[in-house]
Amino acid sequence: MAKITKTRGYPIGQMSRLTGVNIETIRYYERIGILPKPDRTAGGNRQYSHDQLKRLSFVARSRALGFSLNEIRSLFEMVDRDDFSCSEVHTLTTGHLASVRAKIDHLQRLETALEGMAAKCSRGDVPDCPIIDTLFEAL
Amino acid sequence: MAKITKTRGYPIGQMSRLTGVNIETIRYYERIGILPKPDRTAGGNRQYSHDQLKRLSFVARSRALGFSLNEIRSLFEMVDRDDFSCSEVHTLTTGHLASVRAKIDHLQRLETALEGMAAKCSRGDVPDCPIIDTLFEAL
DNA sequence: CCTTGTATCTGTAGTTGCTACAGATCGTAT
DNA sequence: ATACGATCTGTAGCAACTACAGATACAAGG
Repeated sequence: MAKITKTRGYPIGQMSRLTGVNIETIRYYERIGILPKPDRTAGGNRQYSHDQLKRLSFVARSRALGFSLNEIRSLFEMVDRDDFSCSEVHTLTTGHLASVRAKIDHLQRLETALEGMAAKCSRGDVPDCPIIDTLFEAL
Repeated sequence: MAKITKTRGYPIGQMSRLTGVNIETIRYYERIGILPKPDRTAGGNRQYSHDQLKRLSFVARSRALGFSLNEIRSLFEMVDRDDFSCSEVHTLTTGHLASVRAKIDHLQRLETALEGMAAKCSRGDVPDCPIIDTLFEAL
């Protein structure tokens, strides 16, 4: 008879290696409810299932795309409802896209302003700096 | 004889109004040493000089350009040394500019990825979403 | 069985740049 | 004298982690 291979699941270090998520961060995600509490060994070590691995990698991917943890929470809520509609997801995604574009726009303005300041600068050794002057400009 | 107009200086609320910096934030800047401790009235209220007003507005401008508080600290150190060289300031500024550009670059990659995901989405009412699929992609 | 060494555990505090109270006092106009 | 707004201190919260310290757990070798 074949031995029952009671799969022991992944310890946290392996989860970390597989997803690239820091161990402390994985525990953090559990603490704030982004990840469900995993099983424990007799001694108290976490044992993750393959499903939980998929969840963590979902979180990692989403974070890499700039989704906030709250947005990820919403995505999970939709998925877990399991009658979620694609258009809800689309809405959340385009909302996030809009905020990314707003950030780009803001940073590009900063870029222009900084370029202007740096260009005015003679880079000399003298304590008369157009950059500082600009920053100190009268109210 | 003309009355000695002992200039009372600006109370914190006026500093806030003049610079657009929140009162709590002004006190925070003082606490972390970005702004010097102002004089106090007999009763203990802060009284700011015009010089301090200029400093606060310098901070506000710099923050608006995305400089971190530590960068601003460095700028003040240079200015206060009062033999600072313009090229030091230039270096700090272009360093900051580089980090702004890096952020823009990063966000543009996110933008592209998000656009791609959103475009694949049929926006239907069905629970079969290419966005979710992408996020759940196998390791 | 015992030791060694790595992995993991919990709990707490630090990071950045603010913001938001609560409860007390100040300052000024009437 | 009193009312009202402005200010005071001190603490705790936000996002999203990261970094310890000090205590166990677990797996492999002798």
